[in-house]
Amino acid sequence: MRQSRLFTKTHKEDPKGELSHNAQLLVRAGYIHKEMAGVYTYLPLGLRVIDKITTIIREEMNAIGGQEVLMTTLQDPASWKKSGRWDDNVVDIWFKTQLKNGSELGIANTHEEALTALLLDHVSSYKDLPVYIYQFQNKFRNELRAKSGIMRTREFIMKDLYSFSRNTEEFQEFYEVCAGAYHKIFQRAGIGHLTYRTYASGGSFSEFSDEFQTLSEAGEDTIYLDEQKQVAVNKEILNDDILKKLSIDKDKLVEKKAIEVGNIFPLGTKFSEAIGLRYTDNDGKEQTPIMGCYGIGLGRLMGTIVEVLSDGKGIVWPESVAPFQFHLIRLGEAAEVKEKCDRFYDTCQKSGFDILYDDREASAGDKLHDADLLGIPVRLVISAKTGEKIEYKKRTEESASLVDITSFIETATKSK
RNA sequence: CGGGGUGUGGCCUAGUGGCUAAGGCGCGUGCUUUGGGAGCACGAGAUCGUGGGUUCAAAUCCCACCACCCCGACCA
Repeated sequence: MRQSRLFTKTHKEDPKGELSHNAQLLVRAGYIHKEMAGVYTYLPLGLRVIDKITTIIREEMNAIGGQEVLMTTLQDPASWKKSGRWDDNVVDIWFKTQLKNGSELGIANTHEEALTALLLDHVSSYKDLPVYIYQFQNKFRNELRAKSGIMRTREFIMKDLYSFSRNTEEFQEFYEVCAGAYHKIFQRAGIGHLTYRTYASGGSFSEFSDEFQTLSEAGEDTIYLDEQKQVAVNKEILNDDILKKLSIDKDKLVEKKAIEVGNIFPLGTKFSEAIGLRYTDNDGKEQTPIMGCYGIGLGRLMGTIVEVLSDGKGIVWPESVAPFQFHLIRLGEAAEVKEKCDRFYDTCQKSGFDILYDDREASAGDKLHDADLLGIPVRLVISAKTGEKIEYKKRTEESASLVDITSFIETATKSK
């Protein structure tokens, strides 16, 4: 894409009233736009990142047998009344609205009720189970206080998967498989080395849930980490009984701030029972499926990547989620430089490279600063100085090198 | 929801009762410039968050409301 046609602009100054590092960088670089507190629009660059993240998650969810759906945002109160979660005193982050005729309608904050109810039409025998159903869908939560930029928002896209298993063993097996998939997702997203599976509160459903916590000073959570054992416990549940149960030595724990980038949750039969989802087993007896839910907030994951990988100059995207793989910078307005650069860009386009071309008539300093701010993994410069070659520089490295154009094209084609 | 803070051209800010609301960034035109946020000249761009009040006079003081940020509580 030609950067001169990109409608978003970069900003030199941090936006006022936005102290969180992730949102400062993402707003300045033109990835997101703030609509109001806790509500952000994804701009073309940001949407590209969200799409890359979505693809990674989708691939990993499909790999463990997930089936994708897209459920509705508008929710029938009936199922929620069955589970007891329609009450504002039980779930205090509801957005609710009404039909013209005055009947109530919920705006989805999660989908356990709706999906379980949906399965009444499709699950009736042990042969129909297990099923693993997921979606990428907007959630609405009327948080008392939005904060931390795109980390805690009132509207956000979440990948939520729900598992329906025939028994506890089958559930437990999938639960661990999904935990493995989560590790892969965070690894692929470039934050695996900082992300720990963490024991957390199971709420009213079970003793524990598991959070995936990425170490960062920007995190809202405090976790205690045993680096040797690679075990972590959320501060919320830390006490002597739990340490004993998990056979963790208190002295080996270090306190860390962390961002919850994912959460997996045993649900037992709470929702299947409430909604009345049952199946007939091998012996002709009625049984209730065991459920689990598995969530990842896409915006929060994007924000976390920015938060933990950026440097003083700007964002540093891992290749896997970068909006573009290459950022071609033209320095100088001389006709021959322009022509050479345009020709190179055309070749890249034809080769199917994912490339952003800074063809703007701006000063060298402007362009180089913007390249650092945008954080695309590889910077390619063509100028009067580069002759018949191009300058190649990784965003993560300080030094650049001149490379032969033909061999660049060949290498880039191979690694595609 | 409790406490604290902030609202001034598109963006970031200065202005704390008194002349035509100032500067930087960005934007437009022209000329010069092009390897780390270039220079000169000219120009466009403001319901000073909203409503009310005090005053000869309000961006500035008072009241209410709204929005945003931070801390806390909350986060099934």
